[in-house]
Amino acid sequence: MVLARLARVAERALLRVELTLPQYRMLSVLTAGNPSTASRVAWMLSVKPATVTAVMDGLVAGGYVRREPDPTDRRKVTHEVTDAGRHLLATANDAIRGQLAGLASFLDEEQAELAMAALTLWHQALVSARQAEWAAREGAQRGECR
Amino acid sequence: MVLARLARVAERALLRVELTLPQYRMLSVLTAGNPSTASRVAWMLSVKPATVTAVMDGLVAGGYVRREPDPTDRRKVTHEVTDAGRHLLATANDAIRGQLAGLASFLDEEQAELAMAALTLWHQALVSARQAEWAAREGAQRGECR
DNA sequence: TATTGTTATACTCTATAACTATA
DNA sequence: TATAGTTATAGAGTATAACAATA
Repeated sequence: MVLARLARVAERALLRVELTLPQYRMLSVLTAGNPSTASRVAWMLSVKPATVTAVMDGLVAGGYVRREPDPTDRRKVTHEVTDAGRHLLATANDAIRGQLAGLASFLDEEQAELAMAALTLWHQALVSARQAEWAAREGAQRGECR
Repeated sequence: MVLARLARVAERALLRVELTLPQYRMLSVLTAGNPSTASRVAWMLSVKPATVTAVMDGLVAGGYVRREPDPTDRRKVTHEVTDAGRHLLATANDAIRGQLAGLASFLDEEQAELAMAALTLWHQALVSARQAEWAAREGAQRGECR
């Protein structure tokens, strides 16, 4: 499984910026759709709401995310990335790109570029699709993971 | 992080065959280099020997891997995939491929093929490189992860 | 009643450190 | 002494179930 292998490489790169891979993913999702409820984050990551609480605790403690009650619906909680969080994410992205580029050197140059481009495209397609689904099901039942 | 996203999709596909992602990876590494010592598995997966013991316990208990002392050096333990293990791995591979193909449908057909091909190539390049390194350092110090 | 999110609990993966057995 | 592997322990992510607060 290349995917797991490469994800593990990314995870190791993140160690240097004191972020776990799940924390990084949560920060990314938040940054791409700021602010977010816990439900949206859970849906975007295919994770249960309880997991969001657990992982987000670390980001909040580190000062990377601000957690505040939603004034319009007081059951909800909005999560917002702080400046420190945005800065950390940028650093993390650089670290990951660097490591991945190093591994891509096992391919010839043309193949490496194709692979990186394909992954980027795929990423964008998946995120858009997931966001569209979320938007389409406003008010759907909670915690559903597909 | 597309990689983590796709790896998670694979993980969910594996649930149906009662395998965790780390177990699946271990089974793959074993099948590709059968039999293996614990050290080799640890090296191939960038994981510590203690982790190999822990994860392998499950595979042995399930009857997917046979664990036997090495007669030539009784400190070593050889791990060998059983027929059941090989069969399970084949099923798991099918499940993963199916899920991934479903996700690739968010790309246009040409892009999807490029992406899958790029991943396959990358996989082969990484595995070969890793195996070559392992062969090159017979007798190197244990548990080293790079 | 239904939904949002948290807390409590348990399981897996992972690392580190200490240990046993073998070389 | 050094190496192979296990056991013990701890920390993080994850899910399920039970719960509180709000709608």
